[in-house]
Amino acid sequence: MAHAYIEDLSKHVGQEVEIRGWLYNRRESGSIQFLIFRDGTGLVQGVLTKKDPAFEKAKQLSQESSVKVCGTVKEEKRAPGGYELILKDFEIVQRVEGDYPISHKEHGPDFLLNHRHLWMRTPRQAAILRVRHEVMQAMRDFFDERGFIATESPIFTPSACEGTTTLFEVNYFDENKAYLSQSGQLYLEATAMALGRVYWIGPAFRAEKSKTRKHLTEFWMLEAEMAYFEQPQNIELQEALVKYIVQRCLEKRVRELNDLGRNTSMLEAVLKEPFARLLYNDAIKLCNELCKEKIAKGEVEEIPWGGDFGAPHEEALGAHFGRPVFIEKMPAMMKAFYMEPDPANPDLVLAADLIAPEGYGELIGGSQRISDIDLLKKRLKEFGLPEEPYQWYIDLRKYGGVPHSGFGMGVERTVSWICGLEHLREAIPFPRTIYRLTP
RNA sequence: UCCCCGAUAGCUCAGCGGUAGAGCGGCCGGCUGUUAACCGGUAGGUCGUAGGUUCGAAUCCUACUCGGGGAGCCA
Repeated sequence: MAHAYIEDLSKHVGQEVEIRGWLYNRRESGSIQFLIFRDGTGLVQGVLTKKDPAFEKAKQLSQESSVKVCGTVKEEKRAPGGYELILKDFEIVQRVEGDYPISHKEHGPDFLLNHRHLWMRTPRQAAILRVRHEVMQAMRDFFDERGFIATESPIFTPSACEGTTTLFEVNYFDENKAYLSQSGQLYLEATAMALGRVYWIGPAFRAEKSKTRKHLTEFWMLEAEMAYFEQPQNIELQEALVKYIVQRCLEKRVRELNDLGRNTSMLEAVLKEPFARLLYNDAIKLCNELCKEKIAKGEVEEIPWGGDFGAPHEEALGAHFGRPVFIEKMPAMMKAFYMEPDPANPDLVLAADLIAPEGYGELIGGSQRISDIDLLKKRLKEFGLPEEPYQWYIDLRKYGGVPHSGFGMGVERTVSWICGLEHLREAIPFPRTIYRLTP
């Protein structure tokens, strides 16, 4: 008998197939039973009536028992998904004894996170992880189609990339300390000088005691770095990338997005017109104007020049534009040491953040990097950073330095935004937050 | 690190000073098209921990622990 995956059942109408999976739910009504199976690709309803030989045996099937089932695929409007299996026989691979922790009723976040290894089996969580796969795959395809080289940067690093945020420290033999990378950017700059245009998707670690729905201590980041790219090209590439990812998810994961209850018109709107662009100076004015009433009530803080955007400001910007917004040319002192100053105003840097609509926060942070060796050394000094550990990074400007640009994009934030999630912790298989290291 | 909220059955919660409750899940039984099916029965609890107030505390007070939401920082 031919094995089939549930997502392909529409191609097997009238045929007898084998499904290998788990029992999601069972309902019984005297002389008819409905068994819902899942196999990782979707859900399908199986039907058994009293006259079927397997009818009695099916009563042993408990939630999440693993089974191989045989049946004929039938188009059926009354069945969820539109197809059902007229069951012939099944083999119990392993029967679940007693109760299964995750019921079909509501659960609290703590309970669900403690059972993340089982929670992922629920249709909603599985759908999110399928969208995550699509987002990652779209990222790779986007760069591969454009001739970028996929590369890697190290996880163990000798010190901070940017020197500001908190790092996780680990023992590295004998007396040495190593730190988990919070960004691969500096290494990607070196790689870009070897390979031209490079990207990687890897983990990043931040030991910040952030306690919000927009933060994880371990998250995945897409980073790209391009030799001979100046900031306008950099931004153009970012916009094309975001549109590519959204387009792909709309094409290939509509079923998942619908199951998640995502309003896809919000995503379709993203594709229609160019992203909004604002200079930092204008952006703070606009934010303060948009949040005027709340600032007056003391609910939201006014952004001073040189201040960063808070969550309420980002939300207000998203609501105002209804599509992603680039905020360009921030004051140099609020950004990292390696950013290229704006030739028109050296107090500003050629950087841009991409703010997602619907309050999902900063999706991308990018900039043109300093290519002049003397300026880089000067900046290190201004930021109070020692030259010695950055010697190899300075070398990139000594041996054939060129203008170059790049950016970093948060994978979980992107997945969260596309899926319309409440919390980042649903966008990664095993979330790590300040108070959670298990399972 | 700061502010707010919570902890009662396996799960979600009600009870808020006087004998510990419901729904779901488990188990047993009933029901021919169910959609988190439904109906009946049944088992299941040191009321987060420690102290205090009181004749009496799940309930009021204090501390601690754990968790949730938000701020800051950032992706």
